[in-house]
Amino acid sequence: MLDLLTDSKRSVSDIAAHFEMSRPAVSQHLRVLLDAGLLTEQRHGRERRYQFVPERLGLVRDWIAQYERFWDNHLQRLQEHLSKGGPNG
Amino acid sequence: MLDLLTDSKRSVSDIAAHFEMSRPAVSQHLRVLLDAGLLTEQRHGRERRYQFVPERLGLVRDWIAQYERFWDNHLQRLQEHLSKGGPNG
DNA sequence: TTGACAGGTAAGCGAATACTTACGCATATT
DNA sequence: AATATGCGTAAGTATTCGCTTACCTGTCAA
Repeated sequence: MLDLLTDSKRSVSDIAAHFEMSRPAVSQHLRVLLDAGLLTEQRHGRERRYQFVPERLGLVRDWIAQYERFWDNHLQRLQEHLSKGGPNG
Repeated sequence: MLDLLTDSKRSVSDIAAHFEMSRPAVSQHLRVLLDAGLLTEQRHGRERRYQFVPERLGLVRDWIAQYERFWDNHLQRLQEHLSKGGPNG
């Protein structure tokens, strides 16, 4: 579902058409994702268009980053260092 | 629980003491984490000491990385490139 | 203004989950 | 040998999850 919402805004019915579950079920999923801050909602007339906003995944990434000594300690530090002056402030 | 197991090996009873749930419940959690490859188990006599091994979190990180255009696209690519010749093969 | 369409919400239900207690086995202590 | 300790597992249960159907509101078209 997030994949579906990565590149495009989509209406609920549109999303539901890609899955086997009912539209209300999709609505409930969207609600959870919206509450989690992973989606934005835009109202256009009677439609609501949702889009994935991955910023919040940064929290998960940060949590994981605590344990990244294993993967590449040095690169990790470089990343942290650069990101302070990077595109995200 | 993972936080608890990050810097130190711990016995089951030790871990259980930090939570309100029963020791068997903790045991079941540890089993899941062990099966997921997130923990190592070492037997010392009748004790079993568990420790967090974050390598597997790389899978989650990779999934997140798909959406990382927001954070730092270029550094991301560098990281992927380097990790192919990095400490993890 | 009436009917069709988009979508959120409530109620209910089966399945999965997360726990509990009870128990058995291995190791340590006396 | 007898007892205590550490732990895993089995069985049972309350709770949570994920869905469905039914229904309601708000918007668009005729």
